[in-house]
Amino acid sequence: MKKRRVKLEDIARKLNISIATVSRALDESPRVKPSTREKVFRMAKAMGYMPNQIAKSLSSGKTNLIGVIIPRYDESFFIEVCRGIDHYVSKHNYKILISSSRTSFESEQENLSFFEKGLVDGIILCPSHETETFSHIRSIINKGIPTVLFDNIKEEVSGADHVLIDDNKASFSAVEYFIKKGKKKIVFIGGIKDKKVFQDRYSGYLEAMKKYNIPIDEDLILHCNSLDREEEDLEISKYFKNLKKRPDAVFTVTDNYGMMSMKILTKLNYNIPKDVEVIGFGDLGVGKVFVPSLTCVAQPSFEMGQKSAELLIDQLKDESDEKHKKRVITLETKIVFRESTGD
Amino acid sequence: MKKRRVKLEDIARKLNISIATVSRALDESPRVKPSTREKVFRMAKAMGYMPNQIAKSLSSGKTNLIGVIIPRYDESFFIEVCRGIDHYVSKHNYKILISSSRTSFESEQENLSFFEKGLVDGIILCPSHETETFSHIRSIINKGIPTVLFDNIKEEVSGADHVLIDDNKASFSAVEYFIKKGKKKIVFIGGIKDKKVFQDRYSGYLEAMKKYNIPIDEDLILHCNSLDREEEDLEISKYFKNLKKRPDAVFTVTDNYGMMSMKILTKLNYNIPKDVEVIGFGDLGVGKVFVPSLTCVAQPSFEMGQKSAELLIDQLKDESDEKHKKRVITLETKIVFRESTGD
DNA sequence: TACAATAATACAAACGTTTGTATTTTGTAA
DNA sequence: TTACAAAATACAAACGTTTGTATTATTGTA
Repeated sequence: MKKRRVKLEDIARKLNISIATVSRALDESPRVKPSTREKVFRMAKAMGYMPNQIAKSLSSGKTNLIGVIIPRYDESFFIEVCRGIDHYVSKHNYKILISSSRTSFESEQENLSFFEKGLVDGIILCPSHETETFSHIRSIINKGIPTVLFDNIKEEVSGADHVLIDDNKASFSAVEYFIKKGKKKIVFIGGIKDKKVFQDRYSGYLEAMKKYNIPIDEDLILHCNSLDREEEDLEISKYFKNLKKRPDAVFTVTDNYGMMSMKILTKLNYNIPKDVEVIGFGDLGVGKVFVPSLTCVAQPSFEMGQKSAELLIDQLKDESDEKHKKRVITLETKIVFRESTGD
Repeated sequence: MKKRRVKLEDIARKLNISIATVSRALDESPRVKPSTREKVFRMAKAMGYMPNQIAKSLSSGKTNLIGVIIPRYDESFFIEVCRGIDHYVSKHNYKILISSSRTSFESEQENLSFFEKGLVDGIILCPSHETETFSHIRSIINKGIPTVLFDNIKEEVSGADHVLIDDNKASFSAVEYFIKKGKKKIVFIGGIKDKKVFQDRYSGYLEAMKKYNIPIDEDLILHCNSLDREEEDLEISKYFKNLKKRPDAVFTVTDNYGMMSMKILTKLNYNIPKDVEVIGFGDLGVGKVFVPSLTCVAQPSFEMGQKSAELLIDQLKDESDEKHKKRVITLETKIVFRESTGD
């Protein structure tokens, strides 16, 4: 079945004209006269011509592809970011090539090398939490490949744009909300410690407690170490079962932790929100349908993608060589109030 | 900053050898002697050489890219399928290029045309529910581009492999389960009628009812027409509120509908599973954490991706031209029992 | 009717590889 | 040494476009 593709040469031969004229005709260049253009279009259509993108790219040096590297597919946050990116770049005639680093540093490097082979015009990357050194990213940038980083950035990389949210501040405001409502025994459920975003959300908690002079009670703090949902479930469930004190509020660094917590708290005969209020982090659609629905810090994930894309397209357009040094964009979060805080 | 890439020619010149030798050396061809190979490798490394994938593709006629078209990003089913595809093809040195048709026929065509420009070696596609004619897909296949279709296939396309689940049977077995438990008033919550999978799930319901001689009660049937979560929520909620009869079981064609139903039923003072049992369809992780957790027909989404990928890679390897005509693979579903059916 | 000016088209190099064939170099045996 | 096979390397075409420059065809004007 392997049919040979129709190429410019085939059209040219049939019409007894040159390849260049065919190429220009299809491009609607004013250099070919209308009647030939017509002929060419008709013949191209009749023969089922489809331009060869690869040849075009080689010739033009542009692929119109943007490489996106996310730590994992199965986290809606990243999918939303990708949607945001896609939404923006498709308006500029770009497509995205999504790769997952499977939260592994090695795989992140591999993906980057793959992109470096000239397949993409630019790269948008969320560093995996394993990533501690950034020379692989710097190397890409030094080669002149436009790059934007988003989320979980432990270290600023010069030459790349950054898009983040202020996790610390977001977390602070959630805890502050509890405190202002008179809550004292505020549980903090954190995540693995080598993720920058989780560190920041933790420090936000600590700072809020400190500001209002509430002593930190280590018993009320749990850092989940699991990567797997089942394990998380168990870890949180065990924690609450063994907890001697009765908390009056729970702040968790993800929506999932929040829902897990509500689930186990309900089983332990807490009434939500009367006995204990819960705030999660993320807002990716699930917390909304949960019963009770989960109040949470809403991350502007789609917007994050859009903004990253915008910065990248900017770099792409801007042939004028590193005119812009590096931009760091911090997006605003907000709290979405639902039943778990009595709203 | 736009640095010129190092190319084979640069290495060749430095070492005073020919481009061909450099190329073969890097390929570890036995045609170059070890000592030159060494030199080339060292020089390539020193100069920071990265092969140009585009040039390679043009020369070899292979891009090692596989195009995937899904109706939407924000449905975990499709993301899981993509994960499955990625998992399989990455073992064969392929990467995937994911596009969303945004459930629009037109956009599906556009995406297909894009891939047709020679960027991908093969295509895996889930037709949008808007898609009624399949000539665009046939056209692709006629050009000799290996193609696999999965899910929501209204019409068999000759020359393409198909991967499906037996929605009818899956649905039948869920309803049968209710019937065997003595349920009589079984609500069916369906989806938009132009989606093949929803039609099949509906017919499965009808067939089960028929087989056990339970008369169909139109009042117990709702076909959701909404595309948007908020609207669905409203539609289902309104339906149950207005329902005069008290159902003893609810079967829904998606997990979301299942959870919506449980949510509103609980509000209407039904006890789940005592008064009414619920089974959803999908099993994509959310139903598990819901309270009560949702029993559902589990779709083997990851596996579906893997299988589709396997078939495609098969076609890709198989240069021997349409030896295999067309394969239709039907994957098994199973019911995962949880709290909403008292398990 | 011829000549310039301009319109239309053709030619050919370039993009960075791969790969078949030709050529040079090396090693070995007479 | 010389001759010859084998090993190593060089040459050049090909992949399908784009695009600057050269060439040819057409028009208008004197």
